[in-house]
Amino acid sequence: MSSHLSEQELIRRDKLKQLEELGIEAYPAPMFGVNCNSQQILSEYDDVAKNLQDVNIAGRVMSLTPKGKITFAKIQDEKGKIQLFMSIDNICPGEDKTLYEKVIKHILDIGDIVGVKGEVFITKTGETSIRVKHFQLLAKALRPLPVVKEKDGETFDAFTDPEQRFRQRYVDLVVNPQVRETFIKRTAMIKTIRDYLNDHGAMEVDTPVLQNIPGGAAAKPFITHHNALDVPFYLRIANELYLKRLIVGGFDFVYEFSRNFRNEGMDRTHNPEFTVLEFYVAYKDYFWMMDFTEKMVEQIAIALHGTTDVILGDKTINFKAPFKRVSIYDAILEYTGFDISAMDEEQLLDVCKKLHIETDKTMGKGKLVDEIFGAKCEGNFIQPTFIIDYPVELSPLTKKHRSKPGLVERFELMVNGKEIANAYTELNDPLDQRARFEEQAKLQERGDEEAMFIDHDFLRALEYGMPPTSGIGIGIDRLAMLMTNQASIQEVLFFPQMRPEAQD
RNA sequence: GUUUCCGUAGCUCAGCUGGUAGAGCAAUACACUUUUAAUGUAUGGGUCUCGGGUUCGAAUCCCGACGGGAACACCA
Repeated sequence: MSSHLSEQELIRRDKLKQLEELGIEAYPAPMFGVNCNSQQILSEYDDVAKNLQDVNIAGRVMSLTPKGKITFAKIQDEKGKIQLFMSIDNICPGEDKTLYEKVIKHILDIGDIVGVKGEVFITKTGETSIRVKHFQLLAKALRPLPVVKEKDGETFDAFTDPEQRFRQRYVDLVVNPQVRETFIKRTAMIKTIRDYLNDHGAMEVDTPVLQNIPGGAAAKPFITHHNALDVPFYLRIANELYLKRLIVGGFDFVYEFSRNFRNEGMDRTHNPEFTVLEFYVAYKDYFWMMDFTEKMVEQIAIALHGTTDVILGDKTINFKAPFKRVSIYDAILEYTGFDISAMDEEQLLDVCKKLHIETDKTMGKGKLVDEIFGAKCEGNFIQPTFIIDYPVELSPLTKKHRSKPGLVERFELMVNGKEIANAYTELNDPLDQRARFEEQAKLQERGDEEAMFIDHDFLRALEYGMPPTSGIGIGIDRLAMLMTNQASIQEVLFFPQMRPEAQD
């Protein structure tokens, strides 16, 4: 945020003065009645019918090509770009040529927002354009926009510096159309999900972001303070426990796009705040949830790409339902050759040693299984795969498996070697839940910063009776990365977290 | 948090083993009434991220800070 103005910024500020002297408002208040957009003009104009002879359109000047008594400009609106043909005769039919000679030829800059009225025609070189009859400046730009040029599909001088792109996303969005596309797709994805859930009778709800007990996940929370109550609050790490309270309350299918906050590391797949869709459905189990989820994900792929095949880097992911289902033990058997299904802790430690996986004494049986899976298996599941039946120690909110001792009814959806969803048959036995929380409390006493707190109100809710329920959390940012072919979470968040800029 | 690469004009970059900076686009001025990365002529624009050090001399070498990218660790 430099207080030093560049030559170009000084010149643009001087142009403000020139406008004032001409009696032209640089930032006029009255609305400009837009009656079409660039896309409509390009797709609807018919050179024989000579339609669109009275268009009003507004946008940002992206290029200027003055040629003496005519000037070509390209303006960009929300839908794309359209060329303006501005001639001195059309713009200034009378004696006073100021608007053309001064304003358009000298004061107008790339980056300015303008509104024009005119008629659509096709130039000699075949480009659909607007012959401008009325020109109005709607907002003057005081900073120069990066000028990205293009020829034969090749881009020149693209605005690419990631730091500037993320810090000044507004500039990125103006000059990089593919960035716009990514975010349009993200929004389309969320709309598809919302429609899918609503069509199945779900109710969208809002639950607290400020919580005095951060529950529902194993993660380090952000902490803040409420002055009037003089109590600490945590920013939510998950909304699971609140949605289950609503299930107790009698809403049978609830969902929320939950902005979660975790005070952990940042990298290309982690932002301190991120979005998880969680939904809970009464009287269902995790098998039902797998069916429901794979259909939803398939539908997202089709909505965004028109097909279930989605290109991701050099791979093609096929989101055609049903997805493969592999138990975690079978996955480990397949990729390590070890059948660990009946092993005790000592035998597991031995397997880890043979596989060169680092362990420490705090790791219990469940954690060891998770380590083996994470190190040797996870990355292999490129095509959508449900990994099912996890060790009970890792899943304090999940119901014990109906037939496999030591396991819980849980699945994770793996795509491109990464987890994008985590779901359970929810634990609704209040006594079992209390025992699991107490296990977590012991871990916390041993210094595990990510162990769960005991949430007594949640236990109280379960004691009133929660119907058998299945629930899921889906990483929306991660899913957006998959669906938009992006390798970094920063590319699917408008404003990814950055270190604050130095102020002066 | 660790390792590693990077930071030069508004944007994209060049600047070899040290001799106080260049290009294209953008900007300014002039010409040009159908351009397409318009063209032609001329001009201006930089505390080379910041702070130290070595040196007669540092954008360049060394140390540190700040910011960013990538990989690893933790996690979603």
